[in-house]
Amino acid sequence: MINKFDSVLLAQKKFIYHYKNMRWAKGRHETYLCFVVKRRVGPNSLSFDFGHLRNRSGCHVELLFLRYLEAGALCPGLWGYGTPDSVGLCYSVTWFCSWSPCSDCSYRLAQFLSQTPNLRLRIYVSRLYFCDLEDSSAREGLRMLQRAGVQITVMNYEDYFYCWQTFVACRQRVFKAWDGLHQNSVQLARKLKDILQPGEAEDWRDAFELLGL
DNA sequence: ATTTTCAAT
Repeated sequence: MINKFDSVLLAQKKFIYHYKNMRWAKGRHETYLCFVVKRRVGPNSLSFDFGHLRNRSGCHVELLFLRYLEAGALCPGLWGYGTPDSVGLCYSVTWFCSWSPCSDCSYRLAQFLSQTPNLRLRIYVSRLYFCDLEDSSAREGLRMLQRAGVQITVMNYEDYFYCWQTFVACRQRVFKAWDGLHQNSVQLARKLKDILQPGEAEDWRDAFELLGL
């Protein structure tokens, strides 16, 4: 279960470098995905697996995660075949990604999830990937994911703190926020809200138009 | 004001 990942825990410097939520995140030509898998059988919900992944050789990290799922590695019995025990088996996956998914990954994730109603996915993101233009396909992809039942959230201080405790070789060192963490998170959360509630933004545009602004 | 982005050299 462990060998397929780089290592179980992420180095402190790596975590900070890749998850820093500054607006100009120069040179981050890698994306990290920290995940927790929980498994529910009947009334019992238990943490089942956790770890982190990094994109590899032209494959976005989300698709790598999907590959593991399809291989039955992370959520065994997800499709109900296999043992009789797997009937009524539910998984919930929470992941924390340094970038939000691109449009293609969003599309493929949504497609995958439509075939696995017993899998719940929650996505936390540190930065928004190619979401500056209002009509960007990445934005549309995020809305598609939302329609597919995925909860998408911008990471805040508590989320970074949790990740530090859970996925990083922190050696009991307490997570120390970088400059602007909170401010950037608030700003990105506002932006994501605009992306996921396009109706409201349009209403504003209409209002401005009516006022001749 | 402008800067970047799951690289490509």
